[in-house]
Amino acid sequence: MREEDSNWFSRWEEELPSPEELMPITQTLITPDLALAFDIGNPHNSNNNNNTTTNSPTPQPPNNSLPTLSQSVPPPSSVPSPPPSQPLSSDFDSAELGSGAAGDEPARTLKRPRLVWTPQLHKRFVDAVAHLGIKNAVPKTIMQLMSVDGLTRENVASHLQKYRLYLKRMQGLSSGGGGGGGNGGGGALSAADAATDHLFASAPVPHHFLHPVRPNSDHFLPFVPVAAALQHHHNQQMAAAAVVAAQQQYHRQVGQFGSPPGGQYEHGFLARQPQPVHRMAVPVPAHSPTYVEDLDSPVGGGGGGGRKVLTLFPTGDD
DNA sequence: ACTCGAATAT
DNA sequence: AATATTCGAG
Repeated sequence: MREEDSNWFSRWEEELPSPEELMPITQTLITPDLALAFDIGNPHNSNNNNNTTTNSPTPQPPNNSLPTLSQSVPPPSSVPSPPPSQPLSSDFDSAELGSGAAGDEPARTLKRPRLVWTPQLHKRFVDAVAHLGIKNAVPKTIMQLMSVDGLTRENVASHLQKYRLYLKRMQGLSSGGGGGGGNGGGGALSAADAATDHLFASAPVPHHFLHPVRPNSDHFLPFVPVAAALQHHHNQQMAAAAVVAAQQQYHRQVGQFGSPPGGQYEHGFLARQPQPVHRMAVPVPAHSPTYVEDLDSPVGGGGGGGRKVLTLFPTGDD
């Protein structure tokens, strides 16, 4: 099971475009309304920090105009960062933890809230992994390709770990069945999509993930017309600003989205700002063989049982 | 020194 | 259960 078959691509691997050039991943992240519905109004998040290498002073301005990763709402436990600007109505008494520090000044010991992997975010993740290929799909690279502001390598690593387990499990019992992805129809689905993997079920799993793609079969182009993805939208700022404006306009009270009784709420995401990342070419084998763009239908469907699935997210946003 | 990945912790 | 954090290995 060695991968010596990868000499052809190790070649163009170096000619690949830099990360900033590519990012064809079509994903808008969560819809603005949804994001805003949750919270986002909180220009005070201490986000981002994902540049690992000795990257220079990420031109990270004091920034407060971009809702990049809106971490949000203090979970029922702590989070000393009360959105001063927006009471957000829901004023559940934050039981003071007793951690005296919970004052108003976040000080430097701020812990960012747990990342919530929304289906949209996960999709982006899967896309990145798919485009990278399992071999090159390592946290750092995935993170870069995802271009999600505020996402850290650890975030991705953690998710990746779990994702791999999921794939493994699927391989185990998939034998023919839907193989993944979607379970679409097969009905063979069973415990596999138990509540445990609901997240994963929401995104298509590229075929080659499940079964080792044979290099000698078929034909795929060694070279990739990747050049297609060269767009520079410097207007993103304005876009972001627009979102902010929208936020101010809309004050939607959140009241029904899947916020698990357990605790945390979700943060909003936006495409990362002008990426300061100029370095390291991220090897991005264009998508290999067939790769379904996915049909995101609510999981479920399932087999006759009648497993009804509440779509807790806008099904047609993507 | 850095990143990955499994194990472990919350 | 879902994420985070720790820790050993390349």
